[in-house]
Amino acid sequence: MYFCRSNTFYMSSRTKIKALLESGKTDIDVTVKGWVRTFRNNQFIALNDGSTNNNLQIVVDFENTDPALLKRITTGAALSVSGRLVASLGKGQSVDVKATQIEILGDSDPEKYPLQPKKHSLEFLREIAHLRFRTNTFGAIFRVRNTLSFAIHTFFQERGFVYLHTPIITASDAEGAGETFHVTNFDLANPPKTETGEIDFKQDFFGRATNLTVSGQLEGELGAMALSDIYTFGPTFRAENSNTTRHLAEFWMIEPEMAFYDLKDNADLAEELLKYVIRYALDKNKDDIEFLSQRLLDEEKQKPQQDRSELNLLEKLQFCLENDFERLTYTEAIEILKESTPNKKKKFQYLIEGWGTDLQSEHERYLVEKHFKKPVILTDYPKEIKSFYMRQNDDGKTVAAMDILFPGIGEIVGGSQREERLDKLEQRMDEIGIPKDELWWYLDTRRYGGCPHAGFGLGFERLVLFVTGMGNIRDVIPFPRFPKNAEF
RNA sequence: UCCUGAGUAGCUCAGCUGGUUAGAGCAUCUGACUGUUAAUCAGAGGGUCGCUGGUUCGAGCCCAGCCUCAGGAGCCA
Repeated sequence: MYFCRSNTFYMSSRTKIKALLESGKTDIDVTVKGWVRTFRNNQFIALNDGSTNNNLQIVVDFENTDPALLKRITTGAALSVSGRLVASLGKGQSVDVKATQIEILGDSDPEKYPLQPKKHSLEFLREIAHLRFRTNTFGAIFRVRNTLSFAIHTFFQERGFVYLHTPIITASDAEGAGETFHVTNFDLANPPKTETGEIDFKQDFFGRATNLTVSGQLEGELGAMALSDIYTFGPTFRAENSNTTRHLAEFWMIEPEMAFYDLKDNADLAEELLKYVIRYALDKNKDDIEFLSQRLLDEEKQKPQQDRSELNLLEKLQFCLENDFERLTYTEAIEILKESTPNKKKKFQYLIEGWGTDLQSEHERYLVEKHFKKPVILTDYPKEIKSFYMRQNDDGKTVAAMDILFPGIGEIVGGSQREERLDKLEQRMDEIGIPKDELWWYLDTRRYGGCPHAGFGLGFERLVLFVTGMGNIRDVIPFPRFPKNAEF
């Protein structure tokens, strides 16, 4: 029976609100459990159990209910309610539950409970991240995040990719530049020293200095050199003092790595992946995304007309699915930017003067939001501004890199075809000063059966930002880690 | 880390050129009402004005330092 699912054996026939609302049934007896959003008129409980953004209205026969019990039905309290599901007499909902029995599972002191049945600022909710799941907005965000996460696995699994767990603790720093968090079990007040007064990491747990991973890519490549196609999906740590709406100290990243792929195959896969997971979320979480779309519209009503988006969130996601991402090289992008109005009128803070420097946020935003008005895949960057492992092009100046830029977010994907030629790779490492002896295992894959291969990193929270339309990355991860904040 | 702005009741915010007892809406509590939709109506309680120091007869307001937050920049996913 639909309402007595397999969990009946440990949970007395409780029905999730989502299943109940979707069933379309009435005149049946149900038991629901959830948390009170509001209690109106001593009579109407808006109950939410997180299965959907929609509340279930419980109608209380207050004249025949113990006043002491009524007083305990407060915002935030956990309830178990049994009663009859009937067509609603009110306008805001199709069905009500006429309660026959109400049990308070957990009280919530109304004098102290911080959430009120009204709009709260995102800044305030960030300070009570342990309770913000109980709001419509964050309920929707984390259901969408869940769906996107599952969609990523589904996409790769359907294509025969192997989910590879690369280490969280590493001794290498793949990018060479990222600030890392140290991992040690030394007594920090009194670490062992060498004769010359340096900290003696030989005595540390791993017998060497270690840190939290900044990327699983290098290990991912090792897997791809045997399993053909792998992906990682795990947490990543960067100790940079970044205080922005798109950086976290702890974030989740998807890093596929494919043997026998070139740069174009790589870009094709990334575009296909992004469209797949966005479509998946639109399909599975339509209610939540519609809610978030409306939330965004309400927020934008505060703004002047010119600052409002041309498309609402749903239209933006749909647009992204229906159009090919614009592909062009760094060199072509520089030409466009050089001839652009803001550059000629000296509106850019950093004017485009020549070839070779990295693009600034304002330039990326111009290309994506003003010039092309759709996602952009930029390829073939100057080798000087990219990492040592990217494959060198025949022109001697550029590497087979690609960045995917999204409106409002900037770089959502960064990847490349990898340098599989041992001599070229070693030469580049020497030029940049990457220690070859420490990466002997990485270089071994080029010594023994090296082959063309490629991969990329997709910032998971940036993806969630895009799909939910949120503006701050700290609002799309349950418990954000950023400078001066590791509460919860 | 840099630039800009902010920090006043549980929340959102007002507070004039420095001047008596720091205000409003919502929330909470009490009462009324009882098919409500952020219910409504009446009343009540609620403040270390971010912290430390300074200027002044007098500081929420001026000055200095610090802390935190937001937006932008850099680093990048």
